[in-house]
Amino acid sequence: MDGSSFPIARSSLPEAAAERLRTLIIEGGLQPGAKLNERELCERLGVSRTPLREAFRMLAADGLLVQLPNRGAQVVALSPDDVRDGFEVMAALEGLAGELAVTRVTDGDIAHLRALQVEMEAAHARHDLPAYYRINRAIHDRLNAIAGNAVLGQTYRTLNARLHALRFRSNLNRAKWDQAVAEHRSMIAALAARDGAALRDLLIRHLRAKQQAVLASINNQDSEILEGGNEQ
Amino acid sequence: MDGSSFPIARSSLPEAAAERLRTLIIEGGLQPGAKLNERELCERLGVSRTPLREAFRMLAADGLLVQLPNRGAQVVALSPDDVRDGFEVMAALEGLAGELAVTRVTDGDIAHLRALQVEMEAAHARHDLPAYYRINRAIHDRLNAIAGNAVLGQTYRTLNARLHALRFRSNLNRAKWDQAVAEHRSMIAALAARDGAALRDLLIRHLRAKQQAVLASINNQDSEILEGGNEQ
DNA sequence: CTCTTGCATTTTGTATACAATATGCCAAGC
DNA sequence: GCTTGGCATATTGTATACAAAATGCAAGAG
Repeated sequence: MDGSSFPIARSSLPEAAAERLRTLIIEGGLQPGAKLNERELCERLGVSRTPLREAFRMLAADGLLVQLPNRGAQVVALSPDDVRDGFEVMAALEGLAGELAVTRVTDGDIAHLRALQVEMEAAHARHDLPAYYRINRAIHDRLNAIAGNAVLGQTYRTLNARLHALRFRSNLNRAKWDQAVAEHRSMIAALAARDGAALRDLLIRHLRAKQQAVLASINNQDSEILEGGNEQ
Repeated sequence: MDGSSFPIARSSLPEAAAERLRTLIIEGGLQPGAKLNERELCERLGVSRTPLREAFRMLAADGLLVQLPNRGAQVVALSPDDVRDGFEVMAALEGLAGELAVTRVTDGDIAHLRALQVEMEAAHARHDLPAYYRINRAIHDRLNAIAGNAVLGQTYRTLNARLHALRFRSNLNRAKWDQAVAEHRSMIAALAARDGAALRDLLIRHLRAKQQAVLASINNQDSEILEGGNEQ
């Protein structure tokens, strides 16, 4: 959002602490709902309470923590409604990213995305779910970068972090997985054809499908666990 | 985002300070780009540096401040690109709000909005620009509330605050004003007809028009000043 | 046996002291 | 005259001490 401020702010202590905490929350080192004891975290992170509390404020603003006055901070525990709402907004953001990307995409971008798509199909073929998730994320991030909208990028990343904090294991069965890969293929085709409306529709439907899968996996705790991990 | 946590967190000192600063920034008491001296602000707000610095972190996360390590905080100064990007995201968010509102709106909501529309047309008729802006904002806020998506609401409010920090005076001439009022009439009609796609289109076009007006007024500083104020 | 009430302990909130870094000025050199 | 180096000052960054609030436990009343 700050345009191109060049004095490349090297990380301050509160920022470093926030980054560390962010990773802990997203990767599961800190469970949803967990109460954060300031003194204990100070020791673990090797910082004193003042920078730690500033980190708390940053993460609270990102929606990863909730702070109750005089009762400290705890890791956010999203309700099913929050998940529904979050994915709805994500879908709208990705849809916008698609529309914008069409107006700015270069042939080089498309070549890059096609390479990622090949990798993704390979991962799909060999049933490599972690690789699939990694490439999936890379493709969506790339699309956002192509969109070239800094505000969108930041909003997207923040919300994405919040949803990742769920550490949900979507019950991704074979049929859904096949469909997701096919959808990605269509997306790249729409992008190459510079068809913004089609790409938007595909992205929104793609996100809605993910939303449904995640909501289902929240409601049925008996969802099949495919991999142990912090992937959605 | 926190669901329905009821211990209605009464404001802590850092939160109160942040709220006060937020108002100062949005209403213009602190100009874009202004450097914030911690000690001076401590005196003005009657708090010590620790809570003030936590407030800084909150506002920085909202994008109202930028913090440079060892060089303090300053009020954000948005570039034209930031404005363009911000309104693009706002348009997408409002479009989503429209789509969602259609699925949840009640007859009472519509009656309420129609009453606001009558007020707006009256303000328009008597050339009362401040009242128009106030009612305009009330209508958009109401629509977001009807949408019933907490994540959307928070994202919308945060981005809105950032854009308001511009304190731009859009060069709203008669023709544009007439059109904006007419667009609002169409929006309410689309909502009453439960036509989500139409409402979405209207909202996005509405926001794009505002975006163009604001960008134009940024580029031409000779834009006609209509009112002294912190309204967009 | 359960509920209340008060105290001890823990934890959070704020202020302040000290350390590190940046800023501005002045003088000396090129 | 312009630049450069170094010092004094101002400002930010961090740690810690103290204050306030919440929590947990135990003892006593009902």
